[in-house]
Amino acid sequence: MSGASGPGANLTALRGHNAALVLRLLRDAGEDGISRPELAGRTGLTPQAVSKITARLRAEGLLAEAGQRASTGGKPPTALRLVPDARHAIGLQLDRDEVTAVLVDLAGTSVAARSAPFDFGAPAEEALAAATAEVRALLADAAAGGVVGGTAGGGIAAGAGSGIAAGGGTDVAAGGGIAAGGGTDVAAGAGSGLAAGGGLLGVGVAAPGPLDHGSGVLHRVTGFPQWDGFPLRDALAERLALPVVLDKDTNAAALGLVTSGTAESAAYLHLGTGLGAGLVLGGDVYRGARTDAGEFGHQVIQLDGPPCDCGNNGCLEALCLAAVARGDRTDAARLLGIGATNLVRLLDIDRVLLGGRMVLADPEPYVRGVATMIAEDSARASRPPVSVDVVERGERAVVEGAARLVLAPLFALG
Amino acid sequence: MSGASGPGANLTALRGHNAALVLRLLRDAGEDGISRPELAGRTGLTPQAVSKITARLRAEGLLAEAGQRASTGGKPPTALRLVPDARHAIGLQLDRDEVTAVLVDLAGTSVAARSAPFDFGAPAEEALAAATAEVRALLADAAAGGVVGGTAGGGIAAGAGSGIAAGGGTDVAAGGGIAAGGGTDVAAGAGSGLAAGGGLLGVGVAAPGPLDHGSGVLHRVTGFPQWDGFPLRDALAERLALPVVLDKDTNAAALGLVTSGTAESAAYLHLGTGLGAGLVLGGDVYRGARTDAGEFGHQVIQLDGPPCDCGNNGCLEALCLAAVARGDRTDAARLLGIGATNLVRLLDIDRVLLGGRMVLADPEPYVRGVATMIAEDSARASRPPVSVDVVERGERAVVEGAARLVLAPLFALG
DNA sequence: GCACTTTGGCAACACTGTTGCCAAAGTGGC
DNA sequence: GCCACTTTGGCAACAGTGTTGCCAAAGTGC
Repeated sequence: MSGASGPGANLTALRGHNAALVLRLLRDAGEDGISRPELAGRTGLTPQAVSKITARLRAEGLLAEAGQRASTGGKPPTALRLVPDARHAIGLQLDRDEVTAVLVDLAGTSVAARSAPFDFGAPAEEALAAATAEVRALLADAAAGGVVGGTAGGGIAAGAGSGIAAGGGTDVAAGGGIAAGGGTDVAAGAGSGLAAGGGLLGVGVAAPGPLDHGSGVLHRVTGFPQWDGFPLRDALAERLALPVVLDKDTNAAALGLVTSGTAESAAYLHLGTGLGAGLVLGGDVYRGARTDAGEFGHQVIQLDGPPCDCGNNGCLEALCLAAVARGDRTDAARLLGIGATNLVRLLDIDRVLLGGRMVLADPEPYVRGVATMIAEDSARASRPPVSVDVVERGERAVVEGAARLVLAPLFALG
Repeated sequence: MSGASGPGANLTALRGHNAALVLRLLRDAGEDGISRPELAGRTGLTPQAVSKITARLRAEGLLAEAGQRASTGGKPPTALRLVPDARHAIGLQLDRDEVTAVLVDLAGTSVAARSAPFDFGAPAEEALAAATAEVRALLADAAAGGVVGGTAGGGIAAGAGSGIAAGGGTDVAAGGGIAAGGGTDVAAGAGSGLAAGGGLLGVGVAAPGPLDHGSGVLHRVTGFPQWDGFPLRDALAERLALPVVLDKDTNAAALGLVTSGTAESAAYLHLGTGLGAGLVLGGDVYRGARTDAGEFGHQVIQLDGPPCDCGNNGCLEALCLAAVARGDRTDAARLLGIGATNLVRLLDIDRVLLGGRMVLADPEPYVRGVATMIAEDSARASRPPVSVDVVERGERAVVEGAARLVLAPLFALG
């Protein structure tokens, strides 16, 4: 993205950065909250700076007091906690045969969800209309249920959003996005009850790759040539009048890992119709130069193996799916384990999570098989153990991760 | 490192960051220099901010004017250029049978070099003494040659350094390191002609892995158990009274790529006694959670392949070294190409560079073989081409990269 | 010769986190 | 019960950042 040598930082960026840091700690602290001195200790900022920052955040409604903690020999500290309802984000997952939409709050908790049959092979405009309708229906559900905002509000935040969707890159100034929808007065005027009341930040879209996260354009999804070059992000942003962020489904799920675990580096392995990976490296989702990283399935693990659709021989994906097809889950797990071990050794990965339909249908053999293989290898190399689990929230991992694409900038993640 | 959720940024950090950005652009501009307006455009800072920053850098002697550019319809801009001699850094490479030391300037250019036989298998204290002696001899050479500073100076910057070696992590405040040795007056007093005159920043040490970059401790290097747990960084820092940074040889070479190329992501593949990789991801060296990433050679590429020392079967390293041993460079290149293709697909790598004794002895077949395999794969997946080359400066890539371990923080890299 | 553009510096400014100071509110020893 | 001590958290003054407004210098182009 940044064609130059990275962005220069100004005072606004500095404020955004520190505010995001504080917000992240508040989110991680959950219901119990966290005290100002502890925030200061964890961020390295002075207590006074933390006071200033939390005061600003409280003025924007993102923060609230959460009672007093026990004293440790002096004035008892006041716990502060995130107000999850202060903002919301939408996650939208476009799968081959299903569209799913969720509404999540600032803490990442799902407060409303819908799904419907979907034809990814339909003409683009048609599919787009179906996706848009799903989002509108979700918002209508939420408004009716009183989850978001007070007024029922006609339509979807018409007039808000304006098209901030241009973000997506590594724009530092975007850190100020916290103020989006915030401020002192209701900016959008009438008709935008949802955006104003519940602070609707935008829509995160997860789709099968390959695609370009930076520009929001789909590439040639295997078997669906009509999407090649389609500017899905901008098309959705225009129709919904909301900021939209597009990413691969695997990356969306990986983003969920950044939030939940404290792992420095993790890999989400998705075994569905294909085999892909979402990588978390150094605490952030790694997308690669052309946002095309994660082609985990097409690593060659058997030189003289059977041919794969991709043109190579002995790809992990081909071998693994073949094992699944013949019902040999043990062998599929073994193969997946070999690929995972390669990954762990190459990237010094802390944590591996498995997902995707094939795995979720019967997780146990996969988790056990992969865990065993990695553990044996780690023991031989006297490396610390690596945890292997099914991805949390299973089927929802991708769509909720998609919503976090929108939330991530608030916490200086992404 | 940062056990918390990342460091909070203060004004000092902000200044350091922007100064580093400007310095990086100046270094990349080389002899020709770069004008203030262009710096402003590239960094996103205002012209006035750039003026302030460049004024500070010039006061520290890091910058100089480099004549006037042609006017584009107004006052002709003044070109600014880095003053390479303003600071120097030492690179030290500890190989199995040789120790090499270089002195490089700010631009990364080597101004002095030495090498000597070395026994990595000797007792630690003995080897340490040999390495220390090599550094001292290098500095004596440089002083005699008048390369660094004016005075000949007895010994090595005694009294300077003090032990700032504690850095190494992701400490933001360390960005202010530019001032180290700088300032207005000669801080160290007598006897430290080198550190004062030539601004000796420290020593970057490259050693065979595995090791811990963060703590500067060696792990169990295959075949050399006496080094396991040895705090090499601190031991050298104490003996030399200079800041020391320790890293794997592959990472040191990879750091050189960050500097020279403009590649967002690159991989340095080192085929020597073993097969390892140094990874540049997102414009920075990627080391992994325990700074142990880059085990490229032990990816399994043939399920039923021959056993490897590591305990697995069909490791790339075992296959590749076997091919080399039987003189079949074509097959070795093909195998290396398969591993490289796996890497490119997984991490969306821009650029691949080959190095290490085996490759450097006869680079052509390796470069051609690897390039062909990656190109074929990229074409099939309609991905942009990936450049494959021998690493620049060949034998010197590692040791000069080691020196850049010290320089990197000045340019907000590392 | 004049209008215009670009460069680059000076001064005032808005805003950041920091330091110094102090009131509030607990704990623990006496 | 009293008092010394510690910790919290806010107010005010401060140092330092990049930014804005303004202007002189030095070119180009008509």
